[in-house]
Amino acid sequence: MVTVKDVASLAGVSTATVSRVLNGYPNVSDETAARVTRAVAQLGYRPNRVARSLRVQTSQAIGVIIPDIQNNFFVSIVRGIEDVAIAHNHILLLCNTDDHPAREENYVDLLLGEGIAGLIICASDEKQSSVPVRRVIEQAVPVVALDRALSDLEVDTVLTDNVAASREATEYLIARGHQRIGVIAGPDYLTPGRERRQGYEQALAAHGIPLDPALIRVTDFRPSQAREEARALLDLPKPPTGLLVCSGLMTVEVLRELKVRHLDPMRDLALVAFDDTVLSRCLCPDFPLIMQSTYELGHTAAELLFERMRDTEKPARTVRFETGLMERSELA
Amino acid sequence: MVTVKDVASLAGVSTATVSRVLNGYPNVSDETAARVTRAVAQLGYRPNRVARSLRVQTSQAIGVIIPDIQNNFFVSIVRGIEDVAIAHNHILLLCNTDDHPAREENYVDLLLGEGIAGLIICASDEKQSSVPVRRVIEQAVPVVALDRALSDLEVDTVLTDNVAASREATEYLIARGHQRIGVIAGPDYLTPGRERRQGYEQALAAHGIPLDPALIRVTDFRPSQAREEARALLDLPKPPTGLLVCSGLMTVEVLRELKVRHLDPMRDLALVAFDDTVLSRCLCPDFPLIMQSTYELGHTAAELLFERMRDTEKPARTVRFETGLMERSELA
DNA sequence: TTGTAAGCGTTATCAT
DNA sequence: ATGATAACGCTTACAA
Repeated sequence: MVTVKDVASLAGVSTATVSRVLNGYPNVSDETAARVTRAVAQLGYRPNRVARSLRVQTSQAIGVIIPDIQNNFFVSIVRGIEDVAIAHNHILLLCNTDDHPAREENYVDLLLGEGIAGLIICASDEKQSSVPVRRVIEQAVPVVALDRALSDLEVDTVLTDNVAASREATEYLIARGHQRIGVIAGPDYLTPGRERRQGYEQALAAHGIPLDPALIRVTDFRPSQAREEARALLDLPKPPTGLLVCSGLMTVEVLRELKVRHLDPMRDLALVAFDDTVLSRCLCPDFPLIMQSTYELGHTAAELLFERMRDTEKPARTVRFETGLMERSELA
Repeated sequence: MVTVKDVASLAGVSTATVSRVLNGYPNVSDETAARVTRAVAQLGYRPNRVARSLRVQTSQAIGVIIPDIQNNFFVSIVRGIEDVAIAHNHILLLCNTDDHPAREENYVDLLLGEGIAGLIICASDEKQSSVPVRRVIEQAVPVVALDRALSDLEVDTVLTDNVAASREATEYLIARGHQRIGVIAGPDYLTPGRERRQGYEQALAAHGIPLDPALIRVTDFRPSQAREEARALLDLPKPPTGLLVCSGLMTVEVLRELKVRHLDPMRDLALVAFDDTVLSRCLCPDFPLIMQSTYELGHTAAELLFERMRDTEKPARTVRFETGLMERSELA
């Protein structure tokens, strides 16, 4: 293995000078800099990032924690993060939690041990996740909460404007004459779960439609549960005429249940749903979908993170991304 | 930050003893071991993996290089790798190359700098990728080639049995009376590209069907190119009556082209294709697909890697995974 | 502008 | 069974 020492010898300078050249310090004469650069090339020197990390007490890796690597929503986010990271010569430590707080906590500790320069986390539980993340903050490692906020923590946060999205979707249904509108929402302990239900409720309230608890179904975002709630709603004595489904994976199950019952997602039950997934678009090409800017969510989160690394002081920011309602697909 | 030193002080022992306890060395008295364990818990000590990595000259991270993080095929592989890695207390450095050898080479150097314990790579080019990977091997870092072999390199390799899969698929068409069978294959510089074309050719030869160069279309696996080749095949004076498409993403484009021309992928042109992707299943639910064991590919690659870390000596192995032909879907 | 040397937190060698 | 100490490769005061 080639080290700074070898480069220093060949260039006839000290290791300190080599380091200065490598890290672009200004106070090096052009002539020595050139000699060092030549030696680096000649030896094929590659810096040992581990040694550097130990010395400066932070690595050039950023931790990324997501609940589901198989879910395209999060993968697209990761793609956005990666582009920013690589531009800063940083690398991604990717952690998949399956929404298990325990697995998440384990990963946080591993990442801390790796001396990550920063953490981007799509938390599995606003409150529970705060516990390990607080340890990260105590180590002065910058954190960005992504898609899901963290309770009682002063961190930069990147979210979708869930309330507005949900309100808009609900009003879309109201404008088409629906009064009995159901919602399959996510859990209260996750930002998108809670806020999307709020948006739904706000829309009804704004139009003087009373809330009917039987129409509000709270799940933990798991598809199987969505299926059950869809059944329950459809089996109601007076089933809803409109339905808002609050995540892409859940939407697929709802569409399946409708198919089994030979119900059309537009005529028999006016459906509006979050997220553009291939499968839901396939099952029904033309119902309105709430589009999130997934790549941009990741990209922005990463940019906030790198800004934060430069300046620890400024107050934490929250960025909200607007959504769009897309009525038709162009699948085929 | 809590260090071994702090633990040592509290337990009234030396750092050496703490390290011994932490790493499960046998020659420590039960009594001192207990004291150390208590001190660790009391202080909430977490080992600094960076310092450890520098000292032992290898980290507990494994590098994973894939061409396309948005492609479910590779994501499923990563999932398989992750489960094995976490079971060994290792973490994943995930690198997405977009099939650019330059980007890949850059990542390899970064990973080397991180002192990875091993590398699993789905190469962007059998020959070109060998160049940076050879540097990895020279550093005595174990490598597993996954889905795509590496030229002139003695490394453990995990592949799909592409030739058999392709032969089987082609024979499926022959058995149904087709004589003019087209193939949209991948590039020769990638194992699945080359081998799948070979399987196709073997099947034709075995049945005395002469090769028609006009029916053999070699792409670089990009969907847009697949679309063009599909058009060219369909526009032939005597178009094929059967078609083998050698990747999931390409299949989607072929199906789209068929749709535009109002051709049925089963009646008008007997289609067989690699990979079960949601979208292709949506566009046509019932044509035969060649199924690969993606999760198992990743899982096995990771297991080979960890075995290799334990034993550098034994000869490199190549594992081939069989495929299955699935004729119907259960999407809805 | 450049060099010397300390030290980051571990592990492992060599004593005891 | 345990302790003292060197070393891993780098960066950064501090000195010159």
